Amino acid sequence: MGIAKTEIFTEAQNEIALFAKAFGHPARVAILQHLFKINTCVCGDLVSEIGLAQPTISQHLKELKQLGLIKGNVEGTSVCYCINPDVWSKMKQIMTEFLDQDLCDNGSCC
Amino acid sequence: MGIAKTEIFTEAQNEIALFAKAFGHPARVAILQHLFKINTCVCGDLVSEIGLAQPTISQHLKELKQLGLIKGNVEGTSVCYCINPDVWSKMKQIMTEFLDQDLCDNGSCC
DNA sequence: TTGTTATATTGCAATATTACGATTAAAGAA
DNA sequence: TTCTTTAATCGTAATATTGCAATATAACAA
Repeated sequence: MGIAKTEIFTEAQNEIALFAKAFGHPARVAILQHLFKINTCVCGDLVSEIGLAQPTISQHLKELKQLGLIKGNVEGTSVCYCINPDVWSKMKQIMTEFLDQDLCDNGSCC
Repeated sequence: MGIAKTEIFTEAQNEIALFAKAFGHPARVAILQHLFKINTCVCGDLVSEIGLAQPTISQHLKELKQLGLIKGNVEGTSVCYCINPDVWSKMKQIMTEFLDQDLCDNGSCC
């Protein structure tokens, strides 16, 4: 198929998967890390910073923007991107809750 | 292409992406959550718990196992799966470090 | 042995993702 | 206006992912 059966899962499960998918490509990881480092936004030097073609970077930025993790600001002919702190912290909470699950640790077979 | 250019990214970036990809599908999220809940491992009732066909669940389990996030234990005709706490906490540390990045917050354009 | 049960593997169809060349669009400079 | 720069979009090729029916495998029961 290639298409996930999202109907059979909870909203929460689908949301975790959606955010996780955003980090599921090293280019998007690199973009986000760079945006955190160069906090005063950043324009298209992401293209030279990361070694991918301009349309490719643009596509990755679009995905991150659609999720709300980053914002884009037009400045003349260039566009400034930056982390959207509100969505980032909401996402962080959701992911952390998932990662922090505890094994009740009362013996097991493995 | 469909193939990520992993060579141009750091090991750390690729590792984050690999783990994130594991959570990038709601079925795998559901499997992991269930394994945490039913801590005393779990066999193939994952198939009935989650609403996907047996081969599909088996395939998702294989991916999680390859990453080391879960372990499988053969018990007669059935197989018991459970979280691998060591790999899980290593992964948690890596992901948390990524999620905990801070904006240096000295003004920006967005 | 034969049957049964539980899981893995194979093969394949449908769809998604990644990447980039070519092109377009929009802003500013000359 | 025309040229340049920057970024988005289009189109497309290569590959990956998801899902399942069919089949194989392995352990046990009868």
